[in-house]
Amino acid sequence: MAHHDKNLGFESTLLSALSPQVRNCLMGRARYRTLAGGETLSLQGEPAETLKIVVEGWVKLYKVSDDGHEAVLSTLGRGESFDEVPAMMGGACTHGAEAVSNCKIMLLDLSDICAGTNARAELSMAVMSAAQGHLDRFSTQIESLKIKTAACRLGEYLLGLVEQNNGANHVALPFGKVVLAGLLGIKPESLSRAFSRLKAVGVQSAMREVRIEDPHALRTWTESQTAG
Amino acid sequence: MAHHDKNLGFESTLLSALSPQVRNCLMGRARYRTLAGGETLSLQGEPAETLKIVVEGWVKLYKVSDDGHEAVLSTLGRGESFDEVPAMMGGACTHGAEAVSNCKIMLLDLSDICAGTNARAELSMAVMSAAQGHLDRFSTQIESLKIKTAACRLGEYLLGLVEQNNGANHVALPFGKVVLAGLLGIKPESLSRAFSRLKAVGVQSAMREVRIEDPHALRTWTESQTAG
DNA sequence: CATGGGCCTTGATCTGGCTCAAATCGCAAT
DNA sequence: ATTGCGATTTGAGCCAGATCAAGGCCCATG
Repeated sequence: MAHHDKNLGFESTLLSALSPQVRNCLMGRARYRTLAGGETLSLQGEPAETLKIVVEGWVKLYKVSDDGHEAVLSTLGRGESFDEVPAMMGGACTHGAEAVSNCKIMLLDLSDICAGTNARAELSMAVMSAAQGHLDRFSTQIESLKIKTAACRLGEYLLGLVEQNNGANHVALPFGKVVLAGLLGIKPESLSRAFSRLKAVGVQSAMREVRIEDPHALRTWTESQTAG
Repeated sequence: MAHHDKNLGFESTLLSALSPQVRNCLMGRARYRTLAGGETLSLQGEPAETLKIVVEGWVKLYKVSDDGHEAVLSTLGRGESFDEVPAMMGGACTHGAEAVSNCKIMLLDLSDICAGTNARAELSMAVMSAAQGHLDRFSTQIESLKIKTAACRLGEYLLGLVEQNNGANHVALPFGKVVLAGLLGIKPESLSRAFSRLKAVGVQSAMREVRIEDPHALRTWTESQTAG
């Protein structure tokens, strides 16, 4: 497909962990899916079948409790993958996945691996390190939820965006505030209030544009905060 | 080295996923460590070197934030393993591990695998499914933290214990309430209050003994609760 | 152009869980 | 028995975040 995908091989942690042979082989057989914001990619419990990589746009992973409340586990952007382990071993999706913006997803079928001698071993390693990456993110999130304040989590999230933008002090939220609130584990109203609390530390937000006057000061502030 | 360990092969999800050859080979070379409650097993950031399996007692996995606050990620009992991925691929522990009761730990060095043709592939699969297990637990915990009340999380934890005890309505907490509070993401004082709230649903606790009058009623109650 | 429905913000109020503080209990050592 | 310490409970007051409700903004649709 488009030349987007060539670069994706380097922008995706998972793909770039593979040898060119195996990578090209997998990408050659890839299928693609285009979704509009709000569309569902997969549901919790259904067979995973393929490994997914975000080519464009943003996807949220979520769980829904019996009483219908939704918790966002993670949001994934270009180059990030999910369902690695079930795609490798056969198994069910352990969470739902939904597009939160228009997006394009690469679907990789891992069941028929290329013929290379140890393609399978190579792929296992890549899948394991992807899984480890998810574990790290999740455990960091559990830590945040247990010992940090909502405004503090928001600050850390914004600092993450700044870092992705090579330190630019002006970033755009990649998706709406309803989704962001879910990611931070709070209600949209509380997110508004968290933003206004951050004004005091030099954070201005207008629509989806956020300006961080002094990222270093914000970092100092988040680290000095503790609740719980 | 007692005959405890023979059974462990079946009680550990990870070991029982292996063929007898590979399992015996690994267990044959195993080292063991005995710890008293409160002793540290490993620290966040240090090289993992071995895969660990709890043979006896309880271990908590935790993270410490910059300002010194601790968040318990998980507690592991007999047969449960951790550090699988870093032990397989070489890498650092992503969390600290501490004994919360006297315990015995099996240490498996995965770097020198037995000679079998595809021992390595077999082991990869076992490690991946263990990692997936951790991912499931973590994502369920994130869900709970985001949308459930402390008393509700406690109820679910107790129901888990009941299940482990084949439905017995009288269970013993495997470790102290300070650790349990950390696991649930609350302070010990709040844990006390959560217990008193559950009295209304037929939960009595004296010391480390807990009696659940009607597990089914408790389940119904936890499912009817929602906060957040 | 008017209408309506998301999305976002703001205000008022309520409540779960934290903080600070004190009292109790159990256990180990003197 | 006595002392002392850690673990647990209980009380009083506080604060973050939820809830309920209203209002403004943007944009698609008729």
